[in-house]
Amino acid sequence: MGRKKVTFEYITDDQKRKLSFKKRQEGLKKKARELSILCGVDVVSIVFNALSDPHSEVSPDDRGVHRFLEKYHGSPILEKTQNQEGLIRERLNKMKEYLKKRSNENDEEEISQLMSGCADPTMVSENALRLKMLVVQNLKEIDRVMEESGKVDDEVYVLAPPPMSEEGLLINGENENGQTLHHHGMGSNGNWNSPLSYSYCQSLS
Amino acid sequence: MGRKKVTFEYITDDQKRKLSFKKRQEGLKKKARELSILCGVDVVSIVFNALSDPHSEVSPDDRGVHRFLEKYHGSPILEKTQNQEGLIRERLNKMKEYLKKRSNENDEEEISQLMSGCADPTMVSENALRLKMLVVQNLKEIDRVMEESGKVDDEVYVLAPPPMSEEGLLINGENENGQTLHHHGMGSNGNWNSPLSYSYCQSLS
DNA sequence: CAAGGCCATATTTGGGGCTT
DNA sequence: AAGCCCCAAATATGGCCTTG
Repeated sequence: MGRKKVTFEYITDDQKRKLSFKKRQEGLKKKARELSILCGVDVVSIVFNALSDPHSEVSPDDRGVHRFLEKYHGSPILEKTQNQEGLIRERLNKMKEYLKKRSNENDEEEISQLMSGCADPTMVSENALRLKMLVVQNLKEIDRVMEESGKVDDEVYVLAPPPMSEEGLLINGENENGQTLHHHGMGSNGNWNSPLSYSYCQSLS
Repeated sequence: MGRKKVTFEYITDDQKRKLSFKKRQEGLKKKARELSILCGVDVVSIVFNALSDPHSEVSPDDRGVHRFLEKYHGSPILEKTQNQEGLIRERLNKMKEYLKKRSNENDEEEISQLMSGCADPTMVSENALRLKMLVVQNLKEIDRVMEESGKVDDEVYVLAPPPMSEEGLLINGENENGQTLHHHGMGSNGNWNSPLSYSYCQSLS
C-alpha cells in the first residue's frame, strides 16, 4: 500500500520487517475496532510475535489487560502467589461451573438482565455469552501464563471496547485519528458479560 | 474508504451494516493474513457477530476449524458423546499437565525439536508454545461449546496457516487475489505445536 | 536503532447497477 | 435479499528523512 507493490512473502530484512510489523499491527487494530463499532460485533484479535527478532526488548505494560478483565469480570484477579497449577485448576473450575450452570438453567431472562438495560441490537444470547466467557477466560490464562513464566515485559494493548469506549476503557490504546468513536448505548456497568470487543496483541519482539 | 467518508458509529441501517460487515470482515481476515505472513507472526482473530441481525440464517461449515485443530493438535477430537462437564475437565487437565510439564522440564532443546527442523526465524520459544497452546485450547472449547449448544450453523473459516499454506490447509478460506502467499519453510508435520496463524471468525447473523 | 512525520501510491470499501 | 463487478473516494502503509 505504500510506494511499492507488496509481494506476499516473509520480509527477511530485520528492520523493514519490524517497521512493517508495527504499522500493520496498528492497522489491524484499527480495522478490528472499526468492524466492531460499525457493525456492532465483538472482535478479539491476538498477535503473537513469534520471536522473529531475537533482540526483543519491548516493555510497555501488560497490566492493561489485567485491569480490563478485572473490571469486566467483576471477580478480583487471583493472587499471583498461587502456584501455576492451582491457578489453572481454579480457573478451569470456574469455567466448568459457569458452563454447567448456564446449560442447566433455562432462564433466558436472567441472562437478559445481565445485559443490564441494554436496549440495543447488540443483545447477547446465552450462546454468545458462553463464547465470550471462554475467550475472556483464555485471554486471562494467556495473561497469567505470561506473567508466571516471568516474561511480563511484552507489549499488550486493549483496543476498542465499543460498548464503553466513552467511559475511558481504551486502556492502552489511543484513538489515533481523533474521531469520537460513538457507539450505541449501554454504559460501563462493571459486568464482564457486557458485550466486549477488543484486541489483545502481544509482541515478543 | 468508499465514496463516503465513514463516520464511526454503529451502522443502523440493517442492509448497509450487513454489507459493510461482510466486506470489512474479509478485509480484516486479509490484513491478519498479511501481517502474519509478512512478519512471520501468529495471528488469531475472532469475530463474534453479536446477533445484531435477529434474522440469522448462516450455515457454511464449522467443521473446518475442527479439522484444522484436530490435524494440528495431533490428538483425536473427543467423542461428542461425552457430557460437557467431562469434556471441559478433560481439556483442562490436559492444559494443566502440559503447562506443568513445560514448567518443570528445562529442556529448551526438546522444545526446539518439537518445531521439527524449523530453521527459520519463526522459531518458537517455550513461552510462545504455551501461549499458542492456550489459544488452541480456547478455540477448541469455543468450537465445542458451540457444537453442544446446538448452534453449529455458524459461519466459520480458517484463514491463512502460513507455515503450511502450501499444504492446502486453507480449509475454508480462499486466497482472494490469487497471490501465492509464499512462506518461509516448515511443512505440515501434524504437530499442533507448529507455528499457527489463522483467523477464526464466527458469524451468528 | 526507534519514533514520528511526509508523501505518493497500493488497497479497501461505500455506492450503484445487474443478475440470480 | 445475496452475490458480483465497477468505480472512485478514503485509507493504509512502504520508503525516506529528521530527531532524539
